[in-house]
Amino acid sequence: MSATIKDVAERAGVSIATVSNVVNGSRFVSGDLAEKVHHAIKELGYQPNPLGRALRKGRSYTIALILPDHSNPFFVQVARGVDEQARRREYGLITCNTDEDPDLETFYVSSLLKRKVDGFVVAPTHRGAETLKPLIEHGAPLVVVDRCIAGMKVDEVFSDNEGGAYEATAYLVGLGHRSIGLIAGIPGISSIEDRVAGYRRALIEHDLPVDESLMAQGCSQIKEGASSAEVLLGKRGITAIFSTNNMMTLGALQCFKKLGVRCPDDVSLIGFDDSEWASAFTPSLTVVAQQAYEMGYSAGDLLFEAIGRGKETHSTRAIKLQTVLIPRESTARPPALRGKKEVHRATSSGGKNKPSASAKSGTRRSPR
Amino acid sequence: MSATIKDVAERAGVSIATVSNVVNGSRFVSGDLAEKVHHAIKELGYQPNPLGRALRKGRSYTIALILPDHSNPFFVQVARGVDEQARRREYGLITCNTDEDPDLETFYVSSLLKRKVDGFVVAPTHRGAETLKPLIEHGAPLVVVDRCIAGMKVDEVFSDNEGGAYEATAYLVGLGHRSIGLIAGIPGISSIEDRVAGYRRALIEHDLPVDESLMAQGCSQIKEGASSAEVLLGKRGITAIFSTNNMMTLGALQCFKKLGVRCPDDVSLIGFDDSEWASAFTPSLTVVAQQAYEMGYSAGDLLFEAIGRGKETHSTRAIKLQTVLIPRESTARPPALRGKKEVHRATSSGGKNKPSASAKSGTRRSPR
DNA sequence: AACGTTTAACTAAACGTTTCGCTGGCGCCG
DNA sequence: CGGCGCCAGCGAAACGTTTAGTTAAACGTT
Repeated sequence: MSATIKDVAERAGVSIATVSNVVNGSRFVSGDLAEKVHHAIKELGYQPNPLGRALRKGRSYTIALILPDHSNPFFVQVARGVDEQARRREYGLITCNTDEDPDLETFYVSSLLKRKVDGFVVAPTHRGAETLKPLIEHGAPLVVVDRCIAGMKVDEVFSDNEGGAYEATAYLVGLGHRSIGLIAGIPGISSIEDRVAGYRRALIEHDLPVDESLMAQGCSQIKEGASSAEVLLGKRGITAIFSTNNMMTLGALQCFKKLGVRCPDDVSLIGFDDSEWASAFTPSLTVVAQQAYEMGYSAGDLLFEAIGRGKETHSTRAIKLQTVLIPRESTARPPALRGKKEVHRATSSGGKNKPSASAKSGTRRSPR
Repeated sequence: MSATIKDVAERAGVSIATVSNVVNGSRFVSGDLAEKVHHAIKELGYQPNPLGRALRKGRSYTIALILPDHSNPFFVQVARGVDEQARRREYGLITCNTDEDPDLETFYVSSLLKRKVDGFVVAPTHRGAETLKPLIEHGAPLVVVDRCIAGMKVDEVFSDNEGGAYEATAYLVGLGHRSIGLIAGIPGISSIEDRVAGYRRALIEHDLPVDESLMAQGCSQIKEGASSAEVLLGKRGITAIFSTNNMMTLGALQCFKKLGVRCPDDVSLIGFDDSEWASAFTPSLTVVAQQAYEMGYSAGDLLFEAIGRGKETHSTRAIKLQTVLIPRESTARPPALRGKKEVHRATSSGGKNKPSASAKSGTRRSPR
């Protein structure tokens, strides 16, 4: 098969140890011998066998990425960010899709732990705190993305969900909407809950009633989005819907279509997460965009930092990324006010963001 | 850290070899000792270290999946199929995204080869034949999906692209369209070229002229789809467009939107590949659906079969999957014929499919 | 009773690295 | 000139497995 370090050593007339030292620069080797070794390496096309190295060093030079939904373009972008980081460092990346199933998450965690993966980036399911416990106990480097888990000290990267949701809701209010429905994703996930909180705060700060019956909840999938939308459209007076999740927004659209509801003529719709298709829809979608690629990229940064640090404990870090509202066609003034002048231009810039303990805003951009 | 086979051996009062034999069932061990060993394993929570095993056995129990575009829902489904197969067999899966970049493909191939991955499933870029050569020379198990590479004997799984495209085109003809534009993806990729061929054959068999100027080509991305569509809409008389790729269909829609072209009122649009959002669009999209999940699943079957077979050479196999036309709202009779009776109901079932050397049709279904 | 055969377990050599500790040669200083 | 320290390079022991080869006991056959 392919050449081993032993072959190189023989060819160059030196010991195995010397070859290793040349390859890794772990000890000084005289220019003379180093030259010979390099030559032999080139001649034989030697590539160090990562398996041997892994066994000896006790690390696999592989990291794992566990995401809840590969169909969601948001997570695809996150994955790209992590991927870039892994590739830069010549690390392997194992990407897993839990489909929001905590049991599958548990399975992956244990399976990857067995494989001696060097670190984890995870967007946990709603039982994240339980499923990730083995990881934390084992002391494996871990960065949580998109969703924070309660009561656990780990590195995390997430969006300013509360602020983004506030901005979205305030925007609708500014257009003149007074009865705004909410489609919420899986309960028990911090990102969703923060978005609901932002929605609430916006209503309250604009002196609008918070009507629980206007808040529909379901798991973050297309079907559930559709049924949630259907429920909301049953409420009379409703003129706008804020959907807290990519997939559910899609479901809402399907529902609109089925029921013959025109958007934005009858009802305005605003979504969370941008994606390439959001602008191709008719109407094109107004959304709160997250910095998805950046989220993965930052998570990679944090993870490799932790890996480099080894076993030493350290203070955990949290990175909060700003969201940005992208107005498109799916939002308009409510039917009753159509044609009249706008009441007031609200939405300065997402309202007062809640201060966060250890927040650092990311600034890097997606490369494309 | 975690317990090793040695610890288990000591605990059970047997030799290392015996433990190994119990774990792998490689040799007979008396019920007495086997019992003790199992007990010790449970007590210590022993998990065989895959690194050690990999080194010794010369395999990593990991396979690689190289795809050209993670943003494309089609490939996401393919990935799910492969993933399922890997998980069933407790294999690790490394998924790579080349973004249609042959250089990146080359990088991944060499990097994964170094890592001693046990097998590859690849949807090659347009230079696939070159980029995959190292793989083939190395004798690594390989299954090509979606796109066949010329002049190389490898296992492959692909759709009946020619037949599907024929069916799509014939469907448009049946609606009364006489001037049908084509948006083709990257040249040099078999799936795209077969689709173009199917389009051509449909025109010819229906006695319509094949007008090269109605065929726009670009790489399979949203932007290129938009510009291709723009070019085609410039041709006069055009009443329908057949887009050979998921992403480009999206681009065409964006273009329609920009130019104020109504679909299907002004122009009908039919796409290749179905996806969850295709039915949420306004208008919902008529498409030729592929069995994407099945494609990945079958590829996994073939791959593991090859891995199990080891080094022995074998005759290669090709699996061809049927496509299915899903009529939705984006296709209608051309403006001139609107309201009149339909000419004739075409599209029996995709026309005469070209016979393929060693074809076997897949029948398994996606589990969801 | 001696011999061959089967059986069940063990010993030890790999697999390809990294790395600790050692050697032998050299120059420096006293 | 002898002792010391430094340096470049080497030998060998890990890392955790699998597995071929070996041993020793038990059994059946003449």
